[in-house]
Amino acid sequence: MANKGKFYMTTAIAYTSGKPHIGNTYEIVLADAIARYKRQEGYDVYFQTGTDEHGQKIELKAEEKGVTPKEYVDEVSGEVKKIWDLMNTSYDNFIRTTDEDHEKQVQKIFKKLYDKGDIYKGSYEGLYCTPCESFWTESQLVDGKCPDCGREVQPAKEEAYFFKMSKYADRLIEHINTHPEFIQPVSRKNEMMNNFLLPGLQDLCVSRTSFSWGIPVDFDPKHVVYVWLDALTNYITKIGYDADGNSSDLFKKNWPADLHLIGKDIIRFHTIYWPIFLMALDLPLPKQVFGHPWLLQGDGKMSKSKGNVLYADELVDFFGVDAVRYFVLHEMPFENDGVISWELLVERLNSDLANTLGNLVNRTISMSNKYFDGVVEDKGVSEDVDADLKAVVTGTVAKVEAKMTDLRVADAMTEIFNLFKRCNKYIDETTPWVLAKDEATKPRLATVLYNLVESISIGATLLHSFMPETAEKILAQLNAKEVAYDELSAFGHYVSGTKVTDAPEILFARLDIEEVMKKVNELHPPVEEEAPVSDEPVIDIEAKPEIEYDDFMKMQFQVGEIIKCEEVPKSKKLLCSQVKIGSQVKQIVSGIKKHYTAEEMVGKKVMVLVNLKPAKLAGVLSEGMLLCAEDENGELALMTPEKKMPSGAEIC
RNA sequence: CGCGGGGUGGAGCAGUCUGGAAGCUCGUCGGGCUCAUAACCCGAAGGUCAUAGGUUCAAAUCCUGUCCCCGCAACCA
Repeated sequence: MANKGKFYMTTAIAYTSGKPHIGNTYEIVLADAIARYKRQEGYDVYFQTGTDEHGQKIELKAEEKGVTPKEYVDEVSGEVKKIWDLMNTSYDNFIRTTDEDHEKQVQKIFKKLYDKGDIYKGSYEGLYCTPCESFWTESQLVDGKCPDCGREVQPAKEEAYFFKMSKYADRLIEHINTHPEFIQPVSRKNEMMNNFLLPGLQDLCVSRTSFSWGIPVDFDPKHVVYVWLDALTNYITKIGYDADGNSSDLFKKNWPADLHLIGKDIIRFHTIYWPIFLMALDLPLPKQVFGHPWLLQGDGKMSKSKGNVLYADELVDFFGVDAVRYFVLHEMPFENDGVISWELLVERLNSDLANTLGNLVNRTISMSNKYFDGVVEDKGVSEDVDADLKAVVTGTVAKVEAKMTDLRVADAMTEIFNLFKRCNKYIDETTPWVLAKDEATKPRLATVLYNLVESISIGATLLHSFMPETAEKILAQLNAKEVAYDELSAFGHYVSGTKVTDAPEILFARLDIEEVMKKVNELHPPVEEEAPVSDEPVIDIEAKPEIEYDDFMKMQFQVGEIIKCEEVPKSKKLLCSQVKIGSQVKQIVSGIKKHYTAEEMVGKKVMVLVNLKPAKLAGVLSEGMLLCAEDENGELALMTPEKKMPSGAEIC
């Protein structure tokens, strides 16, 4: 097979803030399908993925769990890798941004850009809350105070390093305009141009001092490198880029990348900041950045209580690796977000995998065994109907290739399944069971079965990139060899006289949706049920520091009666209530519109924190706070007295 | 008027850039077949392409207004 040259592709590295769900897993599977296909086509593919492990969010998560950040990311990164492996993905390199060589290069890169003058030391000005160690802008303040703790803030300056984005903006605009394939799908290109590039790029703050879980700037260690500068550079550091000029052969061979596959949410970082960093390093830009859409959970909101948060490992338990691969690859639209649910998965598995494909393989092998003891032989007795079958089968590779060139993976798979559907039709057209009844038509029957086996072999070969295990199983059952890619447009590779297996294995068993849902409900019992108290799920929240009795006594809680309530205009979450507390009426704004309508609020007796300093919310004055209980899904319930109590009664 | 994405037969989607007979898969109904995993094949029903206007010989597609849905952002006192 002709070597078509190198192909370096990457996924975004997964942020290690938690276990990846099926939506995150989709990206690696998509990348894997592309990587395998490119290899099959004859490219020398290098496929890199990994985990992004620095940043404040991770520092906080680790603290919550009571472990060090490193311990935390070790665990999550391991989980990510486990799922990637479970999905049978063929990456060549799994990188972690906590790898020592990466960290060292990031420091060198930072220094290099600093020496060059592209990174300069400046200061970040804002209002600082010392206890919270946070900067706030004027607009973030609540009533002139820290939105987190409510304490006074002071104007302060913090030194920080900045990157001169504007210096390279014109070059980038030029590049994007002269390389229409750079940002895919194209619709995203305009978004980037109009929103960020054309209005003018701000210099980017590329260091932080507010937390420490990051790569320290080696010549100024109280700063850590901004996570994106850290994360993006993985694409070069882990293939051996060296800022001092001693880059590895692997790097020299593979850079620039041919494809960065990323989610649509991080296109900005990959099509603006990343190219500019590369320009500053005098490196060529990646050839293409593809921002894929998202896979969303079915029935609207995902909710743990409904049991519809989907994780790859659980889906694999139910359906098997290739069925899950098939689903995420096939159901994913090119530009719009896709939907996944248990019901849709079962539907696809049954109709496409069990009925169309599995049953085709099964019936073909059964007939070969029944009529010819498994020996598949081309007796050369062809008829007119064969021509169309062969045309469809041998034409499929070109169609698949065209779709794959555009990264339309779902459409490529549809083409392959059209091949299998054509085979099923061919069986009806030729009615082998009729041919079997007469000795005189046996040679024709043999040819029909040969044509089927050959067609399925070609189909299975094409399927290999998308569903590797299934393709191998089919070929094994047929006792066929994978067809060389360049030969896929020809017919007749299967060695005449070969014997197929005498015990065909069911490739995909049909599943009953009722039974699947029953099992799902057992695994994730819906919590709405009136369960005995002991079985009810509980919630643990982060412990707050102990307070003094005096602290508690500072707060004035009273029973209030809502006498009037209306929606706050232009706000999605807020309701504005007039609450009668004793003889006075206070106006209180609450973010509970999703849970209560204005009408049902009226008349309720609720628990009110009365002496909270008034503040404006969406421009409306709020003079207190209605207290609610909140569950893990953000469901809210107002606190109401369990006996009748007069408005104004103190709660203590 | 915060930013962005979307509304196409019962379900999931394509088609929209570059106007020119409304398409795919699933489901439903009817028929055929029996090699096979109640599978396969054929046929049918089902859509005023969210809505109101406009441009045009011609609009799902271009323009304008309106209504809904989903992310994000802001303010979840």
